Amino acid sequence: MNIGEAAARSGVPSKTIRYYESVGLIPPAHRTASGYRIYTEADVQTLRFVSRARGLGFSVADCANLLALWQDTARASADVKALARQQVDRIEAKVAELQSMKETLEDLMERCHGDARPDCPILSDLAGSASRCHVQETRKTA
Amino acid sequence: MNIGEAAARSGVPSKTIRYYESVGLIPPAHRTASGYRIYTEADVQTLRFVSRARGLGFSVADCANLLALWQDTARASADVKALARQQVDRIEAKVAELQSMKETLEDLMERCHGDARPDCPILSDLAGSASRCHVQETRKTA
DNA sequence: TCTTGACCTTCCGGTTACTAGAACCTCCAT
DNA sequence: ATGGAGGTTCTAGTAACCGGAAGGTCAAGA
Repeated sequence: MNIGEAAARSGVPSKTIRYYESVGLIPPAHRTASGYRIYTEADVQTLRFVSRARGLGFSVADCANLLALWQDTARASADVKALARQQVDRIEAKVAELQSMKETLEDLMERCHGDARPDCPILSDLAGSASRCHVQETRKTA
Repeated sequence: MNIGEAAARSGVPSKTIRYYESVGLIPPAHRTASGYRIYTEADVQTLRFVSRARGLGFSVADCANLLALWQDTARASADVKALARQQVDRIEAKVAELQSMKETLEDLMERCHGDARPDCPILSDLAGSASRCHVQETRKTA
């Protein structure tokens, strides 16, 4: 099948398939005499695998590792689990950061009239009125 | 003061200050005869403002809006609050997406031995063993 | 005065994971 | 034969910077 059909079957856009090939996430596709890429059902499975992994937030680099483990029938499930744990950790860190931002914003919003008047605790806080600051220095850690 | 001192005082790296200027977030700095940028204490305040807003996850574009509101003494606090609310919404959406990924990953991890054996439900799931799928299609919405 | 070193300047490239579009080629059906 | 859909490569743009190169500037010490 050509790239369009592989895209339709896998849910991964043609452009993205070419991109994955270009960065080495998937091996170069075979070609017809005229240069068209050709894919097998197995290739489509691989694309679906990648698509699901990406959907869980794994980076393309992680996907490459996961693919390698998937294709290595002698893998240790511990290695897979370790990648998953790393990913959970990254997600948790990100969530914590976002929650912290959200709390700060909600605090500020609560104290803001939100009407036609110009005085606004949100701006005051951003300007450094040194009231409370939940977040502060969360940026570099992100 | 020169850019280095402004950076030290504001906590915004020199590179970033130049970047903010280049994208129009802050106005072009005045220059010495030899071309060095010069900053006032007020400029440092502006940089701190931007830094705090960025720390709450506002985009650079949003920061420009916030700055404009800050400098407009006739603003309506409602306008500021609206931006904050938007930001909270964006954060909540992102958090929901991440939580969903996390749940899926944790479910899979729970079912994975995580030892030397090769069989691994995480890989099986990614390969499409069609067990449960919490996330699915969360990607485009992100 | 000269030099050294720290600091400044601009500009280019890399980061992540794609997407849009241009210019051109190929395939199939009418 | 031709038209249109779909393939090919390549470049550039997205967000928000960071790193580094090449070269100019400034203040202090010898």
